[in-house]
Amino acid sequence: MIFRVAIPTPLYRLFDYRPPIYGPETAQPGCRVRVPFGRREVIGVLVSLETESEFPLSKLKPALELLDTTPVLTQDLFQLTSWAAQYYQHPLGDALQQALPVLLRQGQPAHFQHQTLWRPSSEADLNQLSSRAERQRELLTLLLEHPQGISTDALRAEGGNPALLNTLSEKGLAESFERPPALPHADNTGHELLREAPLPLHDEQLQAVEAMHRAQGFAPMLLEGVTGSGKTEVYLQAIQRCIEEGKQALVLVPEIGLTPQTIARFKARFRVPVLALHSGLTDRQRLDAWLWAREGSARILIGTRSAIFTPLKHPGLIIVDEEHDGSFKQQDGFRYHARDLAIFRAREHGIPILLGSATPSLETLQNALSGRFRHLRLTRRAGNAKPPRFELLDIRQQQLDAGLSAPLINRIHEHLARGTQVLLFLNRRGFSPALVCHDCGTPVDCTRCDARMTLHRQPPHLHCHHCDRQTPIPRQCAQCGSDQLRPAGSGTERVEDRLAVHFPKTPILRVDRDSTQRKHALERIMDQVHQGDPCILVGTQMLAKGHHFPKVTLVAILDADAGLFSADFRGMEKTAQLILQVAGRAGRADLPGEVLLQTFNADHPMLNTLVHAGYDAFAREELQLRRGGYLPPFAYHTLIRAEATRQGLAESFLLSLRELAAQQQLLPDSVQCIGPFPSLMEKRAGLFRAQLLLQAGQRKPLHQTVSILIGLMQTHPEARRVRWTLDVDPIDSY
DNA sequence: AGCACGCCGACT
DNA sequence: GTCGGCGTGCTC
Repeated sequence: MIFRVAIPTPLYRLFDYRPPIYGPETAQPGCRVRVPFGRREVIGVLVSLETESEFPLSKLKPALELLDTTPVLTQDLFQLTSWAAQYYQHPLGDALQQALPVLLRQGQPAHFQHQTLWRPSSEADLNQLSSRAERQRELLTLLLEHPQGISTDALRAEGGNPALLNTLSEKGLAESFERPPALPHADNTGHELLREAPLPLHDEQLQAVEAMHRAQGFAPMLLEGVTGSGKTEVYLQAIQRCIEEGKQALVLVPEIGLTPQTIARFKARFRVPVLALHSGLTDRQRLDAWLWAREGSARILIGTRSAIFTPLKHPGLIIVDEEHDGSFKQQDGFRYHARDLAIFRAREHGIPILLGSATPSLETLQNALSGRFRHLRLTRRAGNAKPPRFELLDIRQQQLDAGLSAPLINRIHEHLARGTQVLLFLNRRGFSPALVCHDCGTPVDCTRCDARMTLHRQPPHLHCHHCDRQTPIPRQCAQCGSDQLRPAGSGTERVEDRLAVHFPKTPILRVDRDSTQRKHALERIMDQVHQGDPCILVGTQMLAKGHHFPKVTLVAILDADAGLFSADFRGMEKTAQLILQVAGRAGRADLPGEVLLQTFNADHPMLNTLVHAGYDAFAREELQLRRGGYLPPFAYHTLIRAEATRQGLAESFLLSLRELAAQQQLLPDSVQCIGPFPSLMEKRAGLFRAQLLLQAGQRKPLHQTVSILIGLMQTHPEARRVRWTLDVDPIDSY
């Protein structure tokens, strides 16, 4: 018997071992093994049991220990991960590793950590204690209040002295016992599954919920619903049916979407255990959640990207909320897309999957339009809420004050005077995106990136947003020595400053990464907004997601042109999604909302389609352009990126790769090779970057070609000086 | 990726 | 004389 093991290493192969001395008969694929690897010991995952090896048998090392008697990667997760490793052309060992919770990667047993609790023994009686043993008496009294058991920490918190527990125990009055941790939010007080009644549905919601309930087996569906149309209620009622059938639901949300409000909404509806896999959990809490999901006791799991690897005993439904969100794609290492893995997983389990968005990705929309996905729509807002009115504010010929035009300032006055709130969106934090010499025009650049340093005033410093380098503000221009360095352009800090001048009596609340760094800062701002008094919110995309502002009646996008002429072919799609996401914050209650877009391109056709005809019309036009340009979703992309410490190295490496492949006739006609080109920002964090794009109409030849190129790169002598990475289905091309 | 081996420059 | 720079090679 030979163990074939996937090792967490960037190598595209598996390693064979002789079985460990102890317990090899229980070995199954998906179990972890501790093995010697080079001069160290690592945790690998058993992939298969073989009878022979291509490696000389005499040189095989024995595995040291089988860590699991049942697979930690159940068959479905093992399949999902190996498929993903193949699809994204990532080494299997590393992919499998990433599919496991941190503690399991480190070799910890896949068990709950039992906690020690104390309870009174059956003979416990206060009268058996001498009246002088006052501290013991207090402690026993506490224990008697917790007959089901209490931890030493909890005892201490209630004023007991845990040091005396042993004394009580010796007297036979108290005893300790071990218990697995209690599943949070487990409420067994009734047989009802629901804590609160479902909301009444409007007809479109009803159709969507019924479609979900009728679904048999694998059924991918796009739920396209404008902001405020009640997508979440559709999720909740789809989950309800899944829970009633005794199954589990997995809900994936974007990184910023996993707010306490979202979690609270699920917990408020269901009496079954709801677990949120958020970034605040400790490794131990994550493992516990993973175990509860695996044993089937956690019924609803809400998590971000990596939650797609959560084991489920009774999978019933997968929901991907805001499916267009870029945070579902991992941006380094194992570059998987959780939405696409979710679709694979749903097919594997034979269960429905619901992809929800107000602004679906063109990939998903095309799948819906072509009939591969069922297309469910919610076109109306729930209740009386009216859709906001859009207006393009032409700012050619206008004087701008820190990015604010006079008509906009007037409009802000009008809304504040009505006693409502205003939201200004600017996707640029800091005071000013550049500091420029007024005499010679030279900007202050980052020394490690091809980028301007951003000026911050709170506190005063320069900050590169690409590599995080921070420097004091120089007094003189490095080029000409002039002391006339001035901020050019405006970020949220500067807008906040100017607003304070224009609206001295109105609270200005800035929401960006800098203003919300301190703990609870965001909470405090949100509390103030929800008080409902007039105020002006200024912020970056932090404002666009997850939060609802019922009293905001004016949303202004200060720079609607940002991203309009992006070099990335997805720029327009991303801009549209962001604009609508921000716009969705306005007028949610019975107050009519207004969305103002400041632009130098008021005639821009796509911008007009978007704001006057809506996202669907925009998306159809954009899809036509993509079809004509032979771009995704009508073609498939794989990007090979390279970076090196010296300029030109990355590009010449990729060029030689391309030439080598061409020479050996390894590039079929069905695969186009575009580039190599230096990256849009060639230098970043001190590294010079370049990329080679491979494009094809079919996945298969593209995949095969990339596999071959990986082989070439691995043996390429120049690869010593160059770091290369692969991105299958990249979502941004810089 | 780690980790060790190995062969050349500035230090106690 | 050694410490340590990073080029090279290997991991069952």
